[in-house]
Amino acid sequence: MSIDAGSYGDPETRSRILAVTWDLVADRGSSLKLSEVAARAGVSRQAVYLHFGDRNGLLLALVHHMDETLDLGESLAHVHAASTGRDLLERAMRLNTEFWTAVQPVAQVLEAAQHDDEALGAAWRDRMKLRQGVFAAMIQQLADHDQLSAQWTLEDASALLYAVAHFDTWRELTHQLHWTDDHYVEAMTRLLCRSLLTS
Amino acid sequence: MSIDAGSYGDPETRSRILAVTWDLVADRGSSLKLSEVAARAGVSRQAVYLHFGDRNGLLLALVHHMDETLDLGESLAHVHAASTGRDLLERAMRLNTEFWTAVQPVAQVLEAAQHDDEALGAAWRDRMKLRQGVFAAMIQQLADHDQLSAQWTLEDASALLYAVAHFDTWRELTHQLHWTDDHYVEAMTRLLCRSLLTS
DNA sequence: CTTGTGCTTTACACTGCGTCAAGCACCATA
DNA sequence: TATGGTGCTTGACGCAGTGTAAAGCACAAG
Repeated sequence: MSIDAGSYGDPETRSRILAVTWDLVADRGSSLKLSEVAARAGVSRQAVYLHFGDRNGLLLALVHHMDETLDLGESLAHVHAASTGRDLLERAMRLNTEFWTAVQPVAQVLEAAQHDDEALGAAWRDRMKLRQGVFAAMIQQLADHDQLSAQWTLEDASALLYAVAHFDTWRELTHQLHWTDDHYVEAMTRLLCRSLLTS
Repeated sequence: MSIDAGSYGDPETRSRILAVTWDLVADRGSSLKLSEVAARAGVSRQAVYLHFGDRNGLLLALVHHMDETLDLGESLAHVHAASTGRDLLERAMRLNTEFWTAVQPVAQVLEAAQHDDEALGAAWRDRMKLRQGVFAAMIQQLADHDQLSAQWTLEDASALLYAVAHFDTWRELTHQLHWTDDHYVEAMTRLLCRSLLTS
């Protein structure tokens, strides 16, 4: 069903199941089994169905659970408190690498699941819309301080920043090419400064 | 099994199955059913097993099939024939958008399947290694003509170019934000020129 | 007219998903 | 101390999709 977004049962049990799901998605990927989730959470398989309806309901709840768990408000405030354009971009890339470290395994599963379940796809795209907004605000901040190169419109600059900071770029550099997080932050910051900021 | 990389049966049937698989992966994603592949290819479900061993064997064969079908040699020659650094990058981004248009749906499924099947993951990473080599050659060409900014090492520049040109960036811009291919090429070229080339 | 190849047909075991119904433990409250 | 509700368990079942096995059929080559 997965219409049942309302919560059932003990919230403690619920969030324990979600935490276990997060872990399991991280190292099993899309081949996540509900029986395994239940076993690791120390509940019966049916408890999972009682709480989340079905497999996609569980993943959908996981998206919301990540929102609450991560709570990016404070981190974003720190990014926006940057004084220079370079500092802003560097802080953004630093937060970006932390964000994807936590979220990337789930992101990959969700993007793959968009074909099957419309609600799941919509939930994920919503989160990404928020992300776009965050990056758009950064570009606006740069423009307000006359640090955005005149070559770019606000729209193009924020779209590019959003897209280039997406998880594939991060994953290829840090996981496939074995860059450190610092190396990622430094190189991306340089790339973005040179292309987006006034020289 | 999927050890059976050797070909079985009529090559025409084989490539017909692969073509159908490619199509189906493109619009069904990872929820591809072998019975559907068989039906669309006009063969029995068992014929698919005879040819490819199992589901992952089919996907593995698809990777090789894409290599042969795409045949990027000529396109790459055209990219490298560019006279200026800007032209080189623009031609690369133009080819990039064509490449991902064809390959992206399969890429997404394969990246998700890496968890399940080691051979599949290895095959895909091999292809991406080739891609890295291609971009490294471009950076080398820029360096040879003194057009690469001194701010970058060859390694960092080619890794960044590779990663930024990866499919997520392309997909977010063209599919989620509805950029045209031309817009993608133009914006990415500008971004890369400003950050990689000598000013 | 035999043999091998390429494929079909039917059948079956297995796994994971989703559902159902009964029941149990542990509260509250009357 | 009985009553009812909540949160979960237990065991069973139907279903879909994967993968395997065995028999058979059409057709071509010797």
